[in-house]
Amino acid sequence: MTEILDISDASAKSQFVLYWGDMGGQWGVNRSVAQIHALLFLSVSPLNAEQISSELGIARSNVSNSLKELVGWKLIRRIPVPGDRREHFGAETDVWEMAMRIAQGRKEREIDPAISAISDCLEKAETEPEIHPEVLKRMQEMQAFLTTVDTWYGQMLNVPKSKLNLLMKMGNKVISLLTLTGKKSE
Amino acid sequence: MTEILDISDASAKSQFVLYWGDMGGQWGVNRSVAQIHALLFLSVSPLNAEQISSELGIARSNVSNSLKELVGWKLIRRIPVPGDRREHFGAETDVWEMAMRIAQGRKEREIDPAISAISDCLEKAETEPEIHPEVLKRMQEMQAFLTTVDTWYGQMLNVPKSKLNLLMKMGNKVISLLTLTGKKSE
DNA sequence: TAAAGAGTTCTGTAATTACAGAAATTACTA
DNA sequence: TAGTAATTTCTGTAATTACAGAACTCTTTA
Repeated sequence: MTEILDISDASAKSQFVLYWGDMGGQWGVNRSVAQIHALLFLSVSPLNAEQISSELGIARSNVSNSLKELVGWKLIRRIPVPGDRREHFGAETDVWEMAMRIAQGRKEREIDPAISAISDCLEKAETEPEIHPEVLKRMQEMQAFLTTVDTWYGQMLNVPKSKLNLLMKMGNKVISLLTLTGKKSE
Repeated sequence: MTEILDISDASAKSQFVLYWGDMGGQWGVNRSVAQIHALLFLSVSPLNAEQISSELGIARSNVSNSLKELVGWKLIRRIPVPGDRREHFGAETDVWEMAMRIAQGRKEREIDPAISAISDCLEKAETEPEIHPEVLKRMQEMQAFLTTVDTWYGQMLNVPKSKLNLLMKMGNKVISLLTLTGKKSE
């Protein structure tokens, strides 16, 4: 019924959706996608596209595309509702799981392509006799760094959430623990 | 002299600049900014705005704004060149340091505002007697999660690079080390 | 197998963002 | 302190991206 979220009834829930929506910009997803994600994250039961469309006041086609993107990130999934032929969607509600999915996506979209791009450059650089050694060195350091991060990312993504949680809660205590054995360098 | 990077002379260096430039899109900075950053990262000596402008074929004004943004991220800094009144710029070349600066910026731009936005929502939610308890719970979990990550981030940003490096290189070995004492949950 | 429902893809427009070039400002120099 | 070099800010345009609504396709039901 409501075509657009009414400001006067701005419940905590709709405020969350609105906030999340425009934070999406910072995070690299558009407002529609972020709003839909927020809405589904706070929905107790799965919603169909029509419900999302009317609840948020965004076009049906836009909802369709946005849902596809969110499915691509594995942040939501189709949830069949018995006796209803329309597709319903529900969000992953475990925040750690959510974060891991986003991390996975970012690794694939940001880190992996960077590594392969730099590999190309390095390959080329090594055939250039006139290249300044410092330039070569910097490229190599960047490559080494990205590879380390990539590997680490990959490993962390396979650590059970509970342990990750523990690890983070410990924070920098882990460092002291590590360096009990090691020497006090840097 | 060259107004624009010549494809035929696409050295490894300029290829790097080009790649880095359009990867910038993924990372949330525009092409100009990313290209300038790459150019400075690979420059052995600091460059002035005019050099950057002609080397990359982008407008002087654009260079000026982009430099300001990069300075804001602390990825480059002014480097005075004796006997030259023009401002010269040089990039941070330590890749770990670079990553920490970016992480710092992202924390400030992505995580911190998210936490404060959700705080607002939670505050409001707690005044709503009719709110679904599950909705409240999900908001709280999100808030708790972001706070944990934020704290962890803040701590990691103060860990010396060498130790961070060690930590990452160890990767998931850290987990086993941690859980030697702990119970086998999850 | 027609009709209606649900979902997707296409097409044009609105909004945003990136950018060049001009104008204005600031900092030197003589 | 006039003149010039260097830099920044302003203004309009180009390019990109987000989006609505229409057209289309596929699926189900009668």
